[in-house]
Order: sequence, then C-alpha cells, then structure tokens
Amino acid sequence: MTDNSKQHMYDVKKYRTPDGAPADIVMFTLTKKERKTFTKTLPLRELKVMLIRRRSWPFAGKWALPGGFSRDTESLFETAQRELKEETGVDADARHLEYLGVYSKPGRDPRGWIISHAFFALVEEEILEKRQAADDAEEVGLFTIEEALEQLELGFDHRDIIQDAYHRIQEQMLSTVIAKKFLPPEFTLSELYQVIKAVVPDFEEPNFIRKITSTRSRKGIIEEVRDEQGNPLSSNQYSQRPAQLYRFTGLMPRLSIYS
Amino acid sequence: MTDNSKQHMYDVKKYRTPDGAPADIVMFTLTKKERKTFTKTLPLRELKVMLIRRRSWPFAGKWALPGGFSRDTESLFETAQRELKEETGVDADARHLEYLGVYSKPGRDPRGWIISHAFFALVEEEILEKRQAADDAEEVGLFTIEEALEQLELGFDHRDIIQDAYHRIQEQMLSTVIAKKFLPPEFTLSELYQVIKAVVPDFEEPNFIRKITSTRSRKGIIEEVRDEQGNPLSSNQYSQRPAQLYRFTGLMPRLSIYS
DNA sequence: ATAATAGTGTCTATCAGACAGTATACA
DNA sequence: TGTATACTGTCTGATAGACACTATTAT
Repeated sequence: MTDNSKQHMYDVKKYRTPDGAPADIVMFTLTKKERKTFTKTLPLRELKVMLIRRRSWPFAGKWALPGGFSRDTESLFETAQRELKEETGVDADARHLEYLGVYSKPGRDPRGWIISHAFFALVEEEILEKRQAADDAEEVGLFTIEEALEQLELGFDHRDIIQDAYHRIQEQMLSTVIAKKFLPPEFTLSELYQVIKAVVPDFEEPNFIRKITSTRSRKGIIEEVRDEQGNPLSSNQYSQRPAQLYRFTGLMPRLSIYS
Repeated sequence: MTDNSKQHMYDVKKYRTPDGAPADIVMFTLTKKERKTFTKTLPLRELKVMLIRRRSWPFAGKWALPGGFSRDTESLFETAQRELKEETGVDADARHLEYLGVYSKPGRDPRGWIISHAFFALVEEEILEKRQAADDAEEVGLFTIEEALEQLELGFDHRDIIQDAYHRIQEQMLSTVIAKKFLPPEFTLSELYQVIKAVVPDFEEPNFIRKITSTRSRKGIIEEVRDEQGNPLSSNQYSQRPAQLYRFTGLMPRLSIYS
C-alpha cells in the first residue's frame, strides 16, 4: 500500500464497499437408524448436512446452506449464533459452532459484492427433524455428504463450502473431542468408535478398545463411569453383553508430529 | 430467517452494508543472531512479528499490522497476496500465507463498519530488514511476541489478532511441517529443534534426535541427505563435529488423538 | 588437552498389533 | 443351545525415556 492511499483510507466512501457479509452455516447432524436384526444392535449412524431449497432469485430451486446477512450491531459469530437459533430454535451455545472461513471469490453471488462467512455447527438429529416437519414455508432437506457434493444442484459456491466443512469436521473429529457433541454424556466405546467412523470412514483401529483404555498417553481423554460405591457402570442398550460406560474427562492432549 | 426477509434479500441497498473488508497480515519471521563464543555455535533464533507505526487517524502513532482494503475484483486471499507482495517485494506464493480468521466486533474500527480478515505469513528475516531500511515513509518494527502483546500500544483489535496468530503458528509448528519455511532446504537436527523451540518455547524433547530418526511413525517426515555415491552429507557450519544434514520429504502424517 | 556439539549403547517399562480365547445376556 | 457383542490373555517386536558413554573437530 502506498503512502498516498493510506492518507485517504479514512474516506470509506471513496472506494466501492461490499454489498453484504452473510454468515452461512453448514449444519451437520448424525442420524441414527435402527437396524432390524433379531438381536440388539447399534443403530446405523450417518453424517448428514442440512440444506434449504431456495425459493427466490438467485439460484431459485437450487439447494443452499442456511444463512443470513450480518448486521452492523453484531460480530459475524453472533450473526451465525442468531441464524443457528432461528433455524433450530435452540440457543447456539448449547452446541458446537465454529468458524470455517471466508468465501469471497468475485462473482460468487449475482446480487453483488457479497463476502460470505462460513461456519459449521453440530446439531442433534431430532431438532432438524422437528424443523423439517414444522416449517412448510421452506423445503428443508437432510443429505449425506456424497449426495450433497455429487448429486445435488447447489447455489452459490456452497459446494466448495460443504467440501471444506467436511474436511474440517474430519480433522476436528480426529484431533479434538468434538465426538462428544454426537454422543450422550455417557457412552460405550463401540458408540464412540462408530461415531468416529461415521465422520471419518477410513479411520481403522482394530484394537480401539485396548488402545484407548490401556495406553497411558491416550487414557486421559475418557474415563470409566462408576456409581457411588465405585462399581463400574455398564449398558446393554445396544448389545447382549453389557458394555462399560465412559465419559469424556475434558482433557485435551496436544498433538505433535515431532513427539 | 423469515420467509419475508428472504424475498427481499436481493435488494442489497435496503440494509446497511459494510464500509470495507481489509486483509491484515501478521508477518512472522525468525531472526538469527550470531552468538559470540570462542567456538562455533548455533545462532540464537527468535520469533518476531512485523508492525507498522500508523501516521494518520485512526490510532495515529500506534503500532498496527500491515494490511489494506479488498477490491471487488479479487478474493480476500488475493488481497492478502497483493499486500504481502507490496510489503515485502516478493511474490506471496514463495512463502507461507494462511488465513487466520475474521474480526468483526462492532466498533472495532472508528472509520465505520469494517470487517477485517486476518492472515499470517512466514517471511525471511532479510526481506523485512531490507524493507525496514528502504522505506523511510513508514516506521517499520520487528518485535518479539512478548513485546508486541505486553509493551506496545496497538491500534484496532490487533492485539487479539496477534495473540490468535501466535496460537495458530504454535499449533501449526507442531502439527504440520511449516518448520521448513524457517529452514534452508537442508538442515541439521539441532537447527530443526531450535526452530521448533523458538516458536513453541515449552516444547521439550530430550531424545529428539533419537526419536525422529529411529521411530518408524515419525521417520517419514524427514530423510538424510546423501550425495551421488550414497554417502551421508553433513555440515559443520554450526558445530565442531559435523552434523548429518536432513531434508523434509513432503510426507505429512495425519494426527489423531484416538490412535 | 579442552571445549562444544553430535551423536550411540544400553537398559527397563510401556506400547502396538495380531489373534485366539473367554464372558455375558438374549432368543 | 447358538449368536452377537464385549471384552481379556498372551505373545512378539517396537518405542519411550533416561543416562552414561563415545565421536569429531577447532582452538
């Protein structure tokens, strides 16, 4: 930047300014579907993304991410919180909401110079189902990532956003404890493993139970649930033999490629 | 968002729009300072951040990050690339430039509703020194993180941005191979260790050499440099006894807290 | 010889990974 | 009783972590 442009920087009217800064939210959920077997089994879990069919220009009829424009009285994170609450009816701080990135390629929005800010959220399945049923003004859909990326006609650059959000949630699933947002407070190791696999299909860890319970370095992430007498608690909700219940401890290890 | 607001969404003039979307860049460098000892030693390395002293309103006299407003013909990443090139004189793709986040708290900029996008870059020390010497229109400073965060008077919310950038570069240093941006193509393990420690002071790994060379899982990140005959190459630039030279292989392991 | 940095040897406890085997509860 | 899921035993080789020891070169 030249000295000259700096001197006139305060005169914001001198240059063209953006026509809007929306927050768009990639709302992920993990659907649970009962499997019909003749013994108890874990439900099938699938990662889904919520989309809304647009009713007006631009991209009328195409699917797009829910979102809305930011106001000058709020930060973009607050915009996203507000949108998330409007979409789901539940306070945003009850769940995971995280900034993803900025999408600002010229021409990405035919309405003008619109710089979009993508967020992703983890939402309970029931809430999205309720939303789907209640709102007959809008067509709401839950799609797998493959459907959204490969089969659907999406508006704007929302395909890029969904793609990036998918990569990010996979990273986060393996490097943080966001898995807990997809689980009840107490869960079995099979459930945890299944949640990880639903988000990161190529995660393979045959000795998962052994490793997470007996390896000193990883043991701290979760702990066994016990009752007042110190007896281990288990659940046979999804299996014949009861499985030990675990909970997250809140501990977050720092990962390093050098140690 | 209500159905009503959606119908009028295309009318961008109806609502107040942002007054600008700048890209601000946290430019990091690793300074090398010779130590005066009576034998060869590694130079001292320190992580520094480049700041510019503002000459005009707002925050005249305060230090701030270099940056500039985005144009409607470019993406914000391109804005950052352009600014980086203007600041350093070297093409941005020659070095690391990465998006950090959006800063949009109302009132953060007295000039109006200005939504800032922070990036961070890793720049060679020599370039910043040249910049410092050449430009007498602007006062350019190189500061340690502690100085920048604790002693300097910073404009806007740039203290928050520098803080966030510092956390991010520490994360990246341990979980990716950005260390290579601070090293020559071929380097000794002492140099690598020192670079990591300069960015992440509390990184401690007494058996660093042993681990990185003999552990199967980490061995793939770097490899020994050999000549045409397959003889290992070493350097005694910084030590009496020559040290084996290594280079990064390009391999990037995927980290996981579950495996 | 001495200093300074760069390694290597060696030991023990722990961990990874594989695979067989046992445990529990339901139908 | 069989079946499905949840573990546990056991073995081998690899790794972590500590600390003493040796190696190479300049002064």
